[in-house]
Parts: sequence; structure tokens; C-alpha cells
Amino acid sequence: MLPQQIAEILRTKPFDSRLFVSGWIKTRRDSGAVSFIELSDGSCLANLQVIAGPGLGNFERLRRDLTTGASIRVRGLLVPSPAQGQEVELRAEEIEILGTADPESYPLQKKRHSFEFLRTIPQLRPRTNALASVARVRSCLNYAVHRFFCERGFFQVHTPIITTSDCEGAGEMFTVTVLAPGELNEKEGFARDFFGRRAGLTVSGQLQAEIYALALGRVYTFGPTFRAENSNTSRHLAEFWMLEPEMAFCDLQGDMEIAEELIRYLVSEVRRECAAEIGLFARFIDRELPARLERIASKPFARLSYGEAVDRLIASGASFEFPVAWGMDLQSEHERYLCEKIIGGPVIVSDYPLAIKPFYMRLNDDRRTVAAMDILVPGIGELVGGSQREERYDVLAERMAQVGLKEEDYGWYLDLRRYGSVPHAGFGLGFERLVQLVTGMQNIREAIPFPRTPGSAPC
RNA sequence: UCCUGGGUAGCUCAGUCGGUAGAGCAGGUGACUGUUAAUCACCCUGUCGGGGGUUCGAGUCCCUCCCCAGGAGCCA
Repeated sequence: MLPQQIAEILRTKPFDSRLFVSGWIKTRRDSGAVSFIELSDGSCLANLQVIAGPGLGNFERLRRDLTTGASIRVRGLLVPSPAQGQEVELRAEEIEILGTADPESYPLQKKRHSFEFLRTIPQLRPRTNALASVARVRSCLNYAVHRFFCERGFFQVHTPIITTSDCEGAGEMFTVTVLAPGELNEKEGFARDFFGRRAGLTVSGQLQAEIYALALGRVYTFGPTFRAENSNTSRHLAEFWMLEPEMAFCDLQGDMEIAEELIRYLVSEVRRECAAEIGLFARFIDRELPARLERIASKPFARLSYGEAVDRLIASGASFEFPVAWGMDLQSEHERYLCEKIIGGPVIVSDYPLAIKPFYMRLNDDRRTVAAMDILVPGIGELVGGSQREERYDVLAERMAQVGLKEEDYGWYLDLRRYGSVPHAGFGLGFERLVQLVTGMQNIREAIPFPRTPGSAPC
């Protein structure tokens, strides 16, 4: 049977009962012969204060090993705490050392560490309050995602991790091969490889999700995604999780509605379930966080067309490193200025110029814009990118030809438009960016348990 | 990949005009009947990222390589 968790003990406060608690020592304070142990089992942010005194057998010898990082199992009596700072405490009657942690070498100290340093010790990083809190928030978000879609009649589809279709415009693919390094250069190359052609790790599940949306109606795919870009920024990872809903019988308006509803739902759920963690982030990471989350949960997102966004940016008179003009993609500085300065909250920008967006986005009647939408949020930039998909066979075929996609490679994608085509739409949401949004973490590497970036995959 | 800033004790950093390295925290020892980043006293800790150069002398100046962060591009 699993031991009782500290989260439950602190919630139910079963005073005067004898409990067994297991966890790791966060810190210990001594006052005379009495030791105060802050014990965490990871189940919640709060520690349980354990009182250890000379009443314990061989206490002085035991106390040598009760150091930060050590794991222990305690039997004790739960009592109201006579001191400020905590409601309850566990008066230890027996302490068993499960695993010691040599204080001379244990890297985590009773002080704040830089996130950069913590990244060098991935094996101990989640034992810090901050990273453990991020992990709990991430898990909470994960469950909330599935709840949201399940309640709305969506089915989850497991799209492939290994794929032979390179989702146009989505970045460089990692190659998956069984060939020896020398064989890769040979003439037949991938023809002799495992799949008989070049395969790679998925850069997006969208195209396959479309297949299932045009069979099950409402689907979503949620899993790891890989980009072999040599990009070293606080917003990019080589391996990240992407949530991609795809809805049949849905246009761009419906797409924007479901995306906004999703984000506001997820933020509300985290506020409800992870209040302690958000309090920690507000104290140590970002003071503005609670106010920002409150706004997201309670107020509708602003909506602008790309054209309006460009006009507003020009009208603002702000000076940018890159000029703003219709037809150019919005730069990071433009996106940030738009949602942080002009709007002051999340903003949905729609109907981008045809030339700067991928082939599968639906051509608008003006024939120079497509039914695309991005959701920009303060501090992060692009959180969501989506569109209504081009469902008209002729229009799609023409665009594919324009960008040089061969029909023999993407015939299956065109088939969806040849047989029972319907209007449909979807979007991609970067899960780590969402985690950043709700935790205030400035670097995306703190939003995932094991960040993979160029030159770094330590375990 | 480009631009900028960094790399000094276990961690976070200071280090003046080029003169042989220092603070806080952590750790160790001791004091203290209830602490809350406990407190107080004492003690320990260095391949100054690697290599080369200038110099009587380099953490400091020059060259080069490596690594990291922030920003940009690309995107989620």
C-alpha cells in the first residue's frame, strides 16, 4: 500500500493520530536538543514540519544523517503546532533513514539557485520548490486538456512520431534511420533504409489529425514534436509538446472560439488547483503573474485582423528595429508591442497575407489573405497558431504546385478534398509556452522536465 | 546561424591603474528547550573555462578555441 501523502495530511489534519510519512528533508533547524525538519514528499509545495528530539533512540547519531536531501520514513503523532508558520506538525517517535545525502557534496543548498545551475543537474532539479511546482502545474494542465476536449465530444488521436511527410514550413526534421553513418552517403541512400524512404521525427501531427477529423469530426493530438532547428532562445526547444485540435465542419471563427475557450479554461483550472504553486511563482518569479492570469480567465481576448494590427502598430508611432508594413511578417518586437503595449493582454490576430503562410491555409475571398489566426500573449508571444484549412481541391492543388509539393507525395492529403471534403479548421498550441504563461517562467527550458536544445541532451 | 554579455571557492558574485585572490551563502566545529532563509562564534574551501602571446610580473591586456546566457531569425 502506498504511504499517506503530505498533501492529504495537511488538507485533512487528522490530529492526535499516529502517522507514517516518507519524504526528503528540505532543511533542518536546531534549537538546543530539538530539531525541526522540513519534510517534503513532493505531493504539494508545503512541507510537513517534523519535530525530532532526544526522546528518539540514538538521537545524536541519527541527527548526523538528518541533512538536506536525505530521505526518511517517520512514525509520529500529528499535533497542532504551537508556533507560527504552520498549522500542524508531526512529533516524531521513530525516524528511519532511507537514504543519506552527504552535505559536503549534495548540490542543493538551503538557498536559491540559478535556473541555469539547476539545468546542469537534471537528476536533482525537480527536488527544488520551483521546478517541482512547475512539474505539478504541468501535470494539472495535462489532465485539464483531456478533460476539456472529452467534455466537448473530441477524440484523442495518437498521430505518428515517426513520419515520412515533412509538414511544409514547420522547420527541419530529425532523420530516423538504421543506416550506419557511412551508408547514408551512398547513392541509393534511404531506399535501403528501414522504411524504404527518408523518415523523420514528426514536426507536427496536423496533417494526420486532419485525416481523423474528416472521419471522427472532432479530434485532437497531443504529444512530443521535434524540430532540428539550430535555434537557441528562451522560447524554443528541439523536443516539445504540442496540442493540435482539428475540427470538421468548423471555420476560422469557430477555431478562434475554441482556442480562446481552451486557454481560458486551462488558466482557470490551474488557478483553482495550483493556488499554492502560483503563490510561489508570484513571490519569486513574477509579481504580475496573478493579475495576468486573472485577466486571462475573466476577460475576452481582443481580436484584430492582420491589416488592423499593422495599422495600429504604424499609428502607435513606436520606433521598431524592423519596419511595419502590410505584407511583411510581424516580428517578435511587433507582436510584443501589440499585445503588451497596445492591447495589454492576449490578442488574436487573423487573416494574414497569403505569401507568409503555409499552403494548407484557406484562401480568403480577397485572394491575398488566408484564414489564419495566431494568439499572442504578453511575455511569450505566439502561443497558438491555427487556420481554417483549404478544403477546395482545385485551390489546394494549385497552391501545392506553387510551393513545389509533388502530388505523388501528398496525394493522400489531396484525397481528403476529393472524397467528401468539408470545411475544417484547427490549431497548434505549444504546451511549454502555456506552462510558461501560467508559471511566469522566463525560459522555456524550465517548462519541461528534460529540455532538449542544440548541444544539450544530458540524460 | 548572427549580435551582445558572460565563464573567479560547492552556489551567487566582487576583484580598482597589470603586482601573486575575497565577500555572502553553503559546508565543518561549538553555543542555544520551539525553530521558520533560525541566531551567534570560530574554521575549511581556488586548474581565475582551455591553449597561446605581450610583460620582470596577467584573473586583469592581445589572439584563438570551447561552453553558457540574453536578444534576433525560424516557429509552437
